[in-house]
Amino acid sequence: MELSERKKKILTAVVEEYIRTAEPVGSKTVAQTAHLGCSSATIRNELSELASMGYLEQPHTSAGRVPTPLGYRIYVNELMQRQKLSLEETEEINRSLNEKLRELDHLVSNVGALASSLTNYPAMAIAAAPPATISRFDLIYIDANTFIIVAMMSNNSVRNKLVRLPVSVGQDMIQRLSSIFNANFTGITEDRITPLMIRSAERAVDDTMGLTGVIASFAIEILSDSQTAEAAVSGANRLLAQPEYRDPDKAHALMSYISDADHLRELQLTDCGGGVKVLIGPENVAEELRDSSVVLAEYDMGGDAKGLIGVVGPTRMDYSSVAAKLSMIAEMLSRRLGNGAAPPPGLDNKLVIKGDSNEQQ
Amino acid sequence: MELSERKKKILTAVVEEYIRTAEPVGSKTVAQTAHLGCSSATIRNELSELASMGYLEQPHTSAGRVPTPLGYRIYVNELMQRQKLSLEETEEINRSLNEKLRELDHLVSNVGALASSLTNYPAMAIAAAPPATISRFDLIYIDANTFIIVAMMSNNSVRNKLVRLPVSVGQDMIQRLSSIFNANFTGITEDRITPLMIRSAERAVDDTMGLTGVIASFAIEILSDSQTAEAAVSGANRLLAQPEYRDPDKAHALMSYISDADHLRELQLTDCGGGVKVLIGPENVAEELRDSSVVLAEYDMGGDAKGLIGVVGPTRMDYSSVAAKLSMIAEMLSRRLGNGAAPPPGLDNKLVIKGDSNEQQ
DNA sequence: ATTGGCACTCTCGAACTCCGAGTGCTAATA
DNA sequence: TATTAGCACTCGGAGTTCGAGAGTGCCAAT
Repeated sequence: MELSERKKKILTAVVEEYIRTAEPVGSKTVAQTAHLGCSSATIRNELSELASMGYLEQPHTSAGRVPTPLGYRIYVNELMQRQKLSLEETEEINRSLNEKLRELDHLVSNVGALASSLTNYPAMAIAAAPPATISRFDLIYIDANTFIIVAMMSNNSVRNKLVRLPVSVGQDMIQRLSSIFNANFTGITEDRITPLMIRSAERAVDDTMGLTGVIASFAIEILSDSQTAEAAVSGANRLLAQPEYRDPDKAHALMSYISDADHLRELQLTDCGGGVKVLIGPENVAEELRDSSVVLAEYDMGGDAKGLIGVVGPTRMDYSSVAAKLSMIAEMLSRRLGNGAAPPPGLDNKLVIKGDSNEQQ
Repeated sequence: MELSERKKKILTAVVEEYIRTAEPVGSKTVAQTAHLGCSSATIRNELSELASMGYLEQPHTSAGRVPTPLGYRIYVNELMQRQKLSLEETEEINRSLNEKLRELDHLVSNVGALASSLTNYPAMAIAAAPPATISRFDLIYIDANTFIIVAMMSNNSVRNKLVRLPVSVGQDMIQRLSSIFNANFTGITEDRITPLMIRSAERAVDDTMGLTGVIASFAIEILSDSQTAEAAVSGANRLLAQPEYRDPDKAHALMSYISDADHLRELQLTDCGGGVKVLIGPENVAEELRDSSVVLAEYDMGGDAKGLIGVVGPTRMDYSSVAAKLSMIAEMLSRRLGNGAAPPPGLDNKLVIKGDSNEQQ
């Protein structure tokens, strides 16, 4: 059923006023804010109809109206205007991302922090890469007791490990280890590395010191690491600024839920179809999110890797602004990280740099 | 002034009962729990004296007594017995650390998460290393358009970066770059790398493509990274489980404060003298912590690097148990990471492994 | 020095009242 | 037929009162 033009305006006014004030909206207020040439009595009739259609409800008989999840849904789908960010906001996102992108190992939490500070809601960020394999091993000989393993992965990440030995090892052994690993352990997934395989590699290089085992366990470690998606929450404290979470128990429940990385990973299953996805209240599958809303945006991390940023808040969320901001972040990130993209603007040298460093001890 | 034996017992009983229940403790309760052979009237007299000495106070005239910060201080310094962890708890810490230590790049947040889940309070972890220098560069030639920079640092961490070029570069150039960086950029701090220096290196290797700049900026990046201490909070949500933070404003204020990494770094200035430090209420310098308590423990990360784990909670904190747990975590961590320590027990191969891997893209 | 007894104080929750915002309905109006 | 003014009605929230209960402080007795 289609809503009359006036009903649309009234619904929009109610939703936006409620988002702004968190107070039930009365007919009088609507008559004033939405400038329709009619009195509050007329508005009352319309409100009452909108309520019986299921878009609005009353907390109690003599209070103003509050949007239902369905009401928000209509608002998000049809009524709200796609907000355009101001030039300053765009600039700020741009600038932040330029900074954050320097340290790609903390990308996930940094992007989350950005989204959170921009929207003033708790934000989560998830980065999931398809299972990668090791495409190349290099062993760097440091001295008789030390070498570094450097593994390049199929997704162009590089990982390393410093190995210190209680026994001496020759450069030739390092050489041999390097070639046997490159020959046998590249291009395979974790479950294909068997003890048997390690044994035979050990024999092949005549390794009596367990070096093969060390390198193999490093390989297993990074392969299994690459499978678990990184997930982080930022700005959980901002939840407490929202009046709907003044009840500590509610706040606690939601916070605990989103603080668990496993729960965040479940959100990954959500398909955003490239754009921004809004999940309102009961539309969420997770019980704990049932009276909150989630806005998600997907970004392209290059390769087949996808990242997800999202924001949680009360159903009375500023969908328009949040969606605009998340979508902008996602878009800019995709442009910088994505496949065959133009080189990120603002980098001050002529080289396209993919990849970043990271630390270990 | 010295407290009588009986006063000590009474104070202990009040503190412990209050920690347990979060309710003001009355004379009758004390008479029952602390088994001194005397009546509640006697206890009342003693309580009243303890109050006038400043160790206890009454929320209002006809309520039980609550410890003052001073009261907690006496308790922590003199009265509480150093709690010994059960075998299970020790085992659990041991096991967790063994797991977490695999991925040293997330060490900080992992240790924090462990401390938080063990104590049920929000925990923070900070790792500060003294400024490190790069002790060695290796450039791994992948193909004409790609190479990897591997930098080994003076603190035995290793960092890497994949560089992808729009132009071709020869293996000989990589070779030359490698030696000039090893010759000129090792053993120095960030501020010693000047544009001039980069220029002259550039000329020396006849680099027209800006490769020198790329490597130099990588060097600058990791050097400056090594200076900023990593800091993270875990389990902030647990704060909401404490009755003293049922007021959302209080909870919000404290959470926001501890969520800011800069604030955490200030805590680093605290000297723990190797042991566990307890800061009770107003003993905290930061305004925001003035009615909360902080327990800190320092651990040795090898080299001159120090780490700090801490826990925040109400002044009514279970100091005894928290201190025991933190101290155990710190001790175990030091043993594993610290200088000249025995090899970590429980690692199932014969090699001492220092260092770990990490990822980058 | 310790104790039982007792009057006193103060908080907390329940019950009650009142006020005002906002509704729904009806009758009048364009 | 759609809109409007008017009005009675409803209900939640703030403020108030009140009693119960916990705990104290003090005193007189031991």
